[in-house]
Amino acid sequence: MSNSSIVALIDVNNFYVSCERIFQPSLNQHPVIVLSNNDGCAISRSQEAKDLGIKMGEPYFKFKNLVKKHNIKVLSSNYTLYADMSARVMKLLAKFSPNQEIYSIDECFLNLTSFKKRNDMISYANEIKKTIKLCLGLPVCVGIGPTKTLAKLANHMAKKHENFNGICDFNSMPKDLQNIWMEHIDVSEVWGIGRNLSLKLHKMNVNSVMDLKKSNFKRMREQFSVVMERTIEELNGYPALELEEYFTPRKQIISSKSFGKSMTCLSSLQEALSTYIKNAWKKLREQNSLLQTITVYIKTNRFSMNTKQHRQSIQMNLTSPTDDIIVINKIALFLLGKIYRTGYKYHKVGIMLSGLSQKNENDQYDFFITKNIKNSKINDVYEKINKKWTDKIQIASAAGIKKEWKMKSENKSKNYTTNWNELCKAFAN
DNA sequence: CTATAACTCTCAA
DNA sequence: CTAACGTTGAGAGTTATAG
Repeated sequence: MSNSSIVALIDVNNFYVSCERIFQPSLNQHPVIVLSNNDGCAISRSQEAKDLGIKMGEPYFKFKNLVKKHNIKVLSSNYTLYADMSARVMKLLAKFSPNQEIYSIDECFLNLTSFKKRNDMISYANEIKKTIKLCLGLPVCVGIGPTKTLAKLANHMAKKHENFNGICDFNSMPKDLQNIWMEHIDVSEVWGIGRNLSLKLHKMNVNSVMDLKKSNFKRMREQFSVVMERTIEELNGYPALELEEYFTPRKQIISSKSFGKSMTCLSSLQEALSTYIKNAWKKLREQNSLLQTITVYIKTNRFSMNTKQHRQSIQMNLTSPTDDIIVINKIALFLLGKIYRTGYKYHKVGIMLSGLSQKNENDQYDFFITKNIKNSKINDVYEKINKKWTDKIQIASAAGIKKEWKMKSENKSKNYTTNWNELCKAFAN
């Protein structure tokens, strides 16, 4: 018992909506939602909006009448703002433990084992909560347990039940009380148990968290997978998942977006693809990687019942790794041409870079990759200019004037934290 | 046959 | 008026393929 670890999961409540509310306090008592790209689906909802019955991921057009009826504030997503706020949150949280795993844009794990002698984790969690509220104006919940999965579950409880006051600690909760909670929470709330798995579990009469916790993990492993086995171990307080503290380069990089409206002509698709290639390439350079495989795919709108469907992807393996945007661009556009068919209303195009490896100046093969020194210089210059004056120059094929494919984003807030001009504009009137 | 590549499915935020 | 439904990443398991 004494050597068991203490893991906390800190998660910002309704993150995107909460970010918007900082800069528009008038939204505070109001039902608010933030939409996904293209103003497609609800991806963040204030408590008031949840209470009105708007579901996570629900398409906008399906609840437009509710929006009108209750005067719900609808915002397009502003990822620049959220990313910046996220960085601030994580920086603050890092002060509370030397061991932090940033798990997603709005949540992180902290290992608090070394603070065990404080013996009052709840008050420590309260400090965390107060700090984030005071410094950034964001509400968070803290869940604590002996494993990551239990910390997640505790966080869920802290969010759902007001009497926890935003903090739930399994470690300090009597065993019989823990059991009661687990018997009353549906198994689908467990981290890693998604739609399909919970359906299967329910069929086997494994309904509550407790049912899963008590189940025979060996049999469950046979019927499901090693992931399920780990989940069960974690529910029982035996850590099966490590805290992943260190930066690891992505193993694949995807850039892909749905269009504002569907398109049939190849040149528009090429234009869009070139822009996505540039996004992917930027990420590739940021993590100092080289790629070996390029995948391009196109899709028609799968929800559109009356149009002919076409979905296809195509892949090419390069003979040697590269990070040359001119090469990537050339190949990707060539691949697009291969799979493109006339007469289809395309809705999405995307690129995936995979087979990534880290660039190493000393590697022999580096000599062969950069045999085109001119290209390599062009890449560097291109990168520098675009960093200095955000995206002022472009590869010709991306420089479309029409940008027909551009996303819909009808009600985006200003970049309050990263752009002085926008900040001034936002509060000018 | 095995080892690996390629592809599919699932989950998460 | 109509039609309108996100993106990115990871990992495990399965199937196809090369040698």
